Amino acid sequence: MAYRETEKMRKRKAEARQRILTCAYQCVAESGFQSAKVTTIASQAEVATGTIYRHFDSKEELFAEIFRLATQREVDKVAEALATEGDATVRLEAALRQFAERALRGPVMAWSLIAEPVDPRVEEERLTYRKAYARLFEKAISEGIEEGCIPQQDARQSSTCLVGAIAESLVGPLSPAQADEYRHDNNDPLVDTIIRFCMQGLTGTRR
Amino acid sequence: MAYRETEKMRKRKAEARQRILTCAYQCVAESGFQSAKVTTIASQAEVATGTIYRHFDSKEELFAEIFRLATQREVDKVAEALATEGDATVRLEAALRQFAERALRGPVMAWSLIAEPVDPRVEEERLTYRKAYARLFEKAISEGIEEGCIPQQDARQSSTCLVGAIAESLVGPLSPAQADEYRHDNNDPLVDTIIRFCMQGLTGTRR
DNA sequence: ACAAGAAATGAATAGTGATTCACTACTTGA
DNA sequence: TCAAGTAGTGAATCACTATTCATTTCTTGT
Repeated sequence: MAYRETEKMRKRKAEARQRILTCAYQCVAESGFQSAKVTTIASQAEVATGTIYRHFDSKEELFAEIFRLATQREVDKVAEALATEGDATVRLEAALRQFAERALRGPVMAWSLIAEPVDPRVEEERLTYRKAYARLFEKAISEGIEEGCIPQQDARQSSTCLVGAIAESLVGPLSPAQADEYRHDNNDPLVDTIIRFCMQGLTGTRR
Repeated sequence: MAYRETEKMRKRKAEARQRILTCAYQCVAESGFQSAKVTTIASQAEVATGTIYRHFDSKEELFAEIFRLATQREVDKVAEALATEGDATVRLEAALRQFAERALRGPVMAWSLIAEPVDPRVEEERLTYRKAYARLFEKAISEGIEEGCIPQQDARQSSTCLVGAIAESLVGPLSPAQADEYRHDNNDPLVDTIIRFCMQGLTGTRR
């Protein structure tokens, strides 16, 4: 016998894969999926184009994975905000704020995740991603209903409305066309306005 | 001198242009922008491919125009609903219902207008389209604030939230993946739930 | 050092469809 | 009927990149 896949090689391969992912991630974070080319990513990662295909079935798969990674970070942050102290309304409010402020702080990636036109395979991930948010919110809303601080309602449907309202409100400020006009500072009334609408939608109570 | 553009020719050209638009519209209404090819549209309109380019600068321009047409119809309907009797909240509710129910009735086109991945030139129109809705809602909200039936708020921002909440809520049911699972009937509770969320968001009052 | 295989390479290819353009067929007014 | 000009044609071209694959380089155990 001769060549056996050894620990050393496994590790080296894993590193290459990781390097590709990282470079691809950077490319997307800098200018979106549209302008991230396989050849560019390859050269940045210092591998040949073909090598990309030893690690990923296709460009779309690679992109889908980046999308998943980027998404997971965001979703985790929101989940974190939802896990703090306070009643459901307080936690939901914190989560909405986290979502919006992170997006405004990393606008290119946020725009890619929320609104950039992407291939179907990646669009699929986007639906998953939005659903992930919706599920988080849904859970919190259900808890709020049990706690009694949120009135009876279809939690799933309301969570979808939350995601929609917040995403839509961000699309304008995030869109590349507006990137230069809009400068976000941390006390932006935009975020408060969105949150108020959302919380009123949930509770039916003036804030 | 010799050939002069005469009334007859102007008319014939206008007809050809119109025929191209109509066929393109149909193609999109049947299966979305993605699968509408220039050659297909040409053959359906019974002109040569090249002829398309005597009437439109590019495929994207053609699509943008279709988008505008389709959009205008929808926006007009919403404007109509906003122009009826009643106080601002009643009219807004009617408008939201109109929006949602029309979308559910023509799901392919609605999905194309709301969520299908499209080229940047067309995406641009989509922003305009969403903004058109937002402006209509904004006006009604401002009126409501004056009338006193809607509390003081940033009307523009709230209108954006309305558009987002409703669009997001429709994306699921409209998406081609779900087309077969989801059958809309006119008394769908989905629509009522969305509307309740939206109206509460606006008024801060339980419905 | 060697043989057996795996990984890496990147120039060449392929698939897709929008767009072009040399040409033909009309239209027009004289 | 003619000359000047426009509209219409559609096969051929172009542009763009993702993807392939024959070849080279590296790894491993004996």
